[in-house]
Amino acid sequence: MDEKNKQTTDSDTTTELFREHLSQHGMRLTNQRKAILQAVLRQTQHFTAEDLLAKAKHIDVSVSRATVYRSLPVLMQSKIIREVDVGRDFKYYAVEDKRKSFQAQVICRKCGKIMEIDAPFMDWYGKAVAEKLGMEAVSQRLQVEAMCRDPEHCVFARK
Amino acid sequence: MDEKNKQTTDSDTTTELFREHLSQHGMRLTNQRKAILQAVLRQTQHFTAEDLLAKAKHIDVSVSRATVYRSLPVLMQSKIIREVDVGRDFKYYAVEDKRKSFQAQVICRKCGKIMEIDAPFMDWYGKAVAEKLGMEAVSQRLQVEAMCRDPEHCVFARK
DNA sequence: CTCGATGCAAAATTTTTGCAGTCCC
DNA sequence: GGGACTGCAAAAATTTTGCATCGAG
Repeated sequence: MDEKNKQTTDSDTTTELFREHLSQHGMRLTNQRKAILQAVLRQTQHFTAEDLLAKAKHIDVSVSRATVYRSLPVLMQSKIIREVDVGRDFKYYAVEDKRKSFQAQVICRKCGKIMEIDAPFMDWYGKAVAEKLGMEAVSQRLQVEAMCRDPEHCVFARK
Repeated sequence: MDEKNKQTTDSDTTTELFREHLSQHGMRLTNQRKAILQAVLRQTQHFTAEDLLAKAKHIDVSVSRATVYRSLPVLMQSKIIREVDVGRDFKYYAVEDKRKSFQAQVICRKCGKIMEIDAPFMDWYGKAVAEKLGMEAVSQRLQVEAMCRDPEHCVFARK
């Protein structure tokens, strides 16, 4: 099986996941939702609602901003995307990847690029911190704001 | 020295810090800024811009929303407050406490209360994570969303 | 006096919502 | 065909900004 077919298979699995979630909740697979899902699957990195709107409109012009905003929670409930809070004024989203464990977010202060890196230890640590307060951890995130050592030669594309 | 006098001293130190920062940057210590600083010093827990506006207006009615918003960055630059991002739609702020090291934030999902707890280990860990990407950590935060074990008896006041 | 600071209200930004019409199952 | 879904535009919610005026140093 070559790369291309493997991609297609992953994509199909996600589509099935979405279809499943929708029907199990009495929701319908509309053309707009199809377009939005396709747009999500084409994302290679973090994206905003506005990014998604642009890509989805490219697939189906009839997709509106309101529908994108109404679809984001559905996509999250379907475990297809997750919200990534990076402390800015708007929200970022990322495609879920079940192969990965806890992800720490590193944000380059210069170019704004968001990177995620495995930090499996954090999963335990966050739980322990909550425990100390007699609470049960639900979710946790580690955000690191950082700079390339030599800002003049920041390797990441400017946002 | 009793508690009351100690408080006064802390407060004076902060006021001096603010005065210093202002004059060093050609900024003026206006009545509005005085009121806002006093309001900040009376905060016992995390607060929003709107909270601060309400408290400051209580001290000096002439304080406007715009001035509060314009003061927040100045207070941060003066290292009197810091921004606490808890993944909501608005920003929280907290009074800086130099005696404390790295603080992890634990947010009760039920009542919305924000707690902070020392997590000195994180300081090192975040730096290591950035290092792994060849970057230099500037700041970092650990956020844990949690729930009281028995949600029916959540001990924290509802927001 | 001078230039930084202020209040006000309008604007900007991101996200949500009411409504009348549309289309999936 | 009925109820879920949609686009649109208006509304919300939070923060920023332009401008005429005020006031600290």
